[in-house]
This record gives sequence, C-alpha cells and structure tokens, in this order.
Amino acid sequence: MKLKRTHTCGEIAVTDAGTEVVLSGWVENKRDHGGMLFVDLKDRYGITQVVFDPQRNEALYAEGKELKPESVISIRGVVQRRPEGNVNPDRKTGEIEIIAEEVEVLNRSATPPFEIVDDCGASEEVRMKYRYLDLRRDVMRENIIFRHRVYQSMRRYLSEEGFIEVETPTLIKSTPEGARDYLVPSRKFSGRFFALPQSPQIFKQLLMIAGFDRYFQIARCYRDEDIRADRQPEFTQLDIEMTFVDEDDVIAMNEGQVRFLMKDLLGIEVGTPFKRLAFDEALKKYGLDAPDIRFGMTLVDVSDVCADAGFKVFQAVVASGGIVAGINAKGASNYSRRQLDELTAYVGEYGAKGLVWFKVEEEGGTNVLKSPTAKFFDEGRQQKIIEKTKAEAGDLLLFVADGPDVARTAVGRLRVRLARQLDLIPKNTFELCWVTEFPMFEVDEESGRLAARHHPFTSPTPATVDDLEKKPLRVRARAYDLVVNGVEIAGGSIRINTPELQRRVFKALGIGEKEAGEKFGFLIEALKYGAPPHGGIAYGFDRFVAILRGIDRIRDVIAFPKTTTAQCLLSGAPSPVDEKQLEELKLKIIRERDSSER
RNA sequence: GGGGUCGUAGCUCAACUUGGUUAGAGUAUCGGACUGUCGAUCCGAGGGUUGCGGGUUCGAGUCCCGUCGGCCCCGCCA
Repeated sequence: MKLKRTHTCGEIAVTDAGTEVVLSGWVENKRDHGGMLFVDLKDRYGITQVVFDPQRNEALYAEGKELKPESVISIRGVVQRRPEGNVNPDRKTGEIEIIAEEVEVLNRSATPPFEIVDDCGASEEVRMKYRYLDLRRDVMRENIIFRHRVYQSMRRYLSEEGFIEVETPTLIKSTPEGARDYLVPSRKFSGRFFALPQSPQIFKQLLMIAGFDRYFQIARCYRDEDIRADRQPEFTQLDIEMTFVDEDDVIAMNEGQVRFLMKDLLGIEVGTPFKRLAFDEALKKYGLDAPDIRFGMTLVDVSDVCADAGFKVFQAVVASGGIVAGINAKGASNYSRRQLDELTAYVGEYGAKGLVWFKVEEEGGTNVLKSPTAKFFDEGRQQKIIEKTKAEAGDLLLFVADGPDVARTAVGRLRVRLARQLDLIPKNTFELCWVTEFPMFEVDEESGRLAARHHPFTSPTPATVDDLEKKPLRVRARAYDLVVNGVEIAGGSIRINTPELQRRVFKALGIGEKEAGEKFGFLIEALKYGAPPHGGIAYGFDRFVAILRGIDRIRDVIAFPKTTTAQCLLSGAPSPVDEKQLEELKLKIIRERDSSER
C-alpha cells in the first residue's frame, strides 16, 4: 500500500478544490468515452468521481481503462470543481471530481456473481453465499449501520437509567421446557452436554438475587426450531431485569425507553402510556395475542344468532362449545368467487374447515344478506347479523365456525390479510400496545399436559394464585408483551421469588420435586437466600430493528444469517467433523440405513 | 413432521396451451468505436451436462418418482 488515504469518498467538497488528496475504495462504475474516462470510487462514506484525461496523461488513462468493477484501488489526484453543467445533484460529492495523477491497484476483483447495486436482482440464495458482496450494497450496509445505532441507543439509555451490562454464559445446562436446545458435547465429561441458551433467563434472575438491581444485556440466543422470515436459529435479545418492581414499573420503564429509541433513531414522537389490552380482550377483538391495532375491522361473535338458526354446520359447532366469529370487510362485496375461494383456502391454513360469506345488498329499502348460505337465516337473524357487524350495502361479511381458538385465529389472520388487500393499514405509523393478563398455562396438544405459556419462572397474579392446584387454566400470569403493528417485539413478566411458589408452579406443570431438583435445583436454592421481588423483559432485537426499518424479514438486518434449513450458505456450516474430534468427545454417529445408501 | 412455490448462460428470467429440428432475451463479461459521463451510448463476440439420480417415451427443460437446495406457510418456537 504505497498511497495512504487522506480523505474518504464521501467528504470532499467544493471548498477542497485545488488540494491534492488520496482516496481508497472500490471501483463502483466506469464510463469510458475514449477521450475521457470517469471512474466512480466508493467506500462506506460515499462515492467520488475520478477523471482520467488522456490529454493530460496517456499512460495513466491506459491504466484507468484496465480497472475492473469491485477492485480495490487508491487514487492520488487533485480536487476540482466540476465544469458548469456537469454537476450531479443526486450525489453528495456531485459538485467535485478528482483529476487522477496516480493509481494503485490494491487488489483486482474477479467479476462478481451479481452487480453490487441496490436493485441487484440476485436471489437470496446467491446473496447469502456471497454475503460479503451483498453487504457492499447500500441498503444492506445501511441496515447494518442502523443496527449499530440501535445497540448504541439502547446502551446509552439503559446506562443512564442505572442499568448494568453483564454477560452471562453461553455454555449452560440444558433444561427440559421450551424450545429444542442446541447441544455442545463436553470433552472432559463424555456423554454430558452443554446447551446454548434459549435466553439468559435464569442467569439474569440470579443477578437480581446477587443484588445488581438493574441489569441488561444484548444477548445471543439459540433455539433449534424451524425457521421463518422473522425467526433465526440464533438471534439477539435485548434482555432486561429489574428489582423491587411490579408490572407497572417495568412497563413504564420500557415505555420511556421505546419513546427515547423512536425519537433518537427515527425522530418520531410516540405518546405514552401505550394502550393496554388484556389477553382475552385481544383475542375477542382481534383474534390474535399480537393484535395490529392500526386499523379496525374487529371480530364479531355471532354464535348466539347461529345457535338455533337453520344452518346445521353452525348449529353443531355452537352446540359443541365452539363459536361463530367473523369480520366485516367494508365495501368488499365485489369480491369474486375466485377471491373468496382464496380467502377460504387461507383460513384453512389455520385449521378452519370453511369460510361462510355474505354480501350485503340493499333490497326494497332494507339491507339483506346474499349468498348460497343466506337462505338458512330468516329475516330477523339476518338483521341481527347486519346489526352486530354494523354492515351496510356493499360490505362483505366473513365467518368461521369452529372451536374458539381456531375460529379466532383464522378470522384474526384473515383480518390482517384483508386489511392489506383493502389497503386499510396506515403507512409509516407505529401503533404500540401492551398485552397483559395472559393465562399461566396452556394445554400441550401432544402430551396433554400443562405447559407454561411464558416460562415456568413467571409469577401468577395474586388474585388467581390459589387456583394453581385445582383450576390451573384459570390462573393468570404477571406477564406482558409489547406489540408493535401486530408484531410481538418484547415480552416479559414479574418472576417468582420464593422457593415455595416456584415449587407449586413446577408441580402444576407436572414437574415433580425430584425432577425440579435435578433441573432447576440451583435456582430453587438461590430463591432461599433473600431473592428480592424482580421482573423484566426481553426484546426480539432483530425484529425490533427490522420493524423500525420497515422490513418484515430479519435476515436483512443480520450480517450473516442462516437459511430456512438453518445452514450457513457462506461457510457451509453445519459440516461433518474429523473422526478424531468425535473420538475425543466419545461420540459415534448413527447413520440411518437409508442415508448410508445414498 | 406437513403444505405451497421455485431451481434453465456469471446473474435475473423465457421456451405456453398440448413432449418434437440448432434452448432464447436482458444484464454482466470480452473486443471495437466515441472528449463531460454519472445505470453513458453505439457495434460485435463468447457463454448451457436445463440442480442431481432414476423412470415413461421413437423423442423429455417440459410428464412421473426420488433426492438436494432457496423462499413462504402450518405444526413447532416455555
């Protein structure tokens, strides 16, 4: 490296005209006019145009002609104000250019597999394989730099609020509940394994017991479950825990933080306090526990109207404890048969067995329901449905009859899908709300046992704690989720801080004294020694960054993400390992017969 | 575990309904022309085991089965 850079490619201005500079960067683009050659030189900070003029220096012009896109070079030259009429107003450095005097090619680039431009058109597969090139694109670089700003804002805010950043271990004890663990074999103890943490949960509680009072960590977490657009096998949490607090304290602190972050990162003022919705209310009105409250179209329950109407399908569902839930898609009565079939297929994905629709039409001065199903509803019932759904002529009513969970989920999803289709969602707004009063437990379909809805360290509410033994499904948790535009971005709870209550909750979960001792003995033990009341929250950091940037996939805000099969296309991980490594760990790979024949 | 969708030139796609001669285009690359461009422009050239394996057929990019991979979704994700 002969030439040492004096400036970056984004900072030279007209006031620098006449000075000699050295720039280093990548060849973004080359425009050769025969008698004049322009090279755009790019680095993280910007793009500067370099001019090669054969009349000034023919040999240098010849060198410039040989420059390949994406090569790294250094240029020595003199800053010049661009001739009149040649200013590029779209570029920060568009008023100046560099007259090249010397070029040093630091590393000539092979032809890249795709063009390094925002609209590169390359598939995600190719982009992930060549992620270092993908990250050279402006959008991706800005995503990553924005992410950096989010880290810094969080750290600044929390530090000023008295929170201490502490790292917790990533080689930890595997616990039975929750997601599947990623396991790491121990060499010193063959046959034993560490797990990678699904969250720093227990350790942050131990920090509270240790008296740190206020803790945070930007922590990597690992869950070996199937991937989605908003889920990665390893992801980042902003993890927070506080002592001597109740729900309102944690909520207030986080409202302050989110308000600060929105202002600091986006310049947006959000009002506090945020709306609060009880879990039951969220389900009834929106069908989902992460409601998108940017628009209305709330769910309507017409079970009572359908209970004794002539429509057998609905009757049977209501008779067996199900419900008939629906929504009013305003002005959508022009939906075609094909569109309705698509919506039916869509609710089918969430387990609904069908979708009943009515088009609302005016007939002789009154509104009536039109559809193949309408004949099963007499005039009185039709009017009740119209009344309940606040329907007007031109509306489309859609209903799902099923068990309460399936019906609400299906209609809740349908609501969001229709809102997108009908363009009901306001752009560039953030609607934040807290969902509270979650049930402590839910029935695990596979085992039929109770499972913690949040996690087994969540405290029940005082009002429902005594239902733990007899009516556990009625017990409510001191838990809260923060939902932004229908996306859950944070969740937390007030924790259990006595061994007695912790044992009762474990028992309700079917975790016996002995098992609890083996798996969580260290926590129960710790709760004996002056464990203070405490609670906290964890943000899905990647999701939070993504939603602030207005994108719905977290891969684009992660520098090196994994695919939906949890592989790294760049490095090829996971990969087989040497036999010697397995021997050291005393591990043997059992090959399935089928796969060995491949 | 299940459903959907895609896989053809370096990259993004086309080759249809209904299997049929030499698999096309844009872009990138290479060569040439050009004194002010900024996604420069113009002319020309090269570039293919149609992901992989098997089957059906006189004949397969196209149909069937399997498999690998990308993406989306259900289940799962305390």
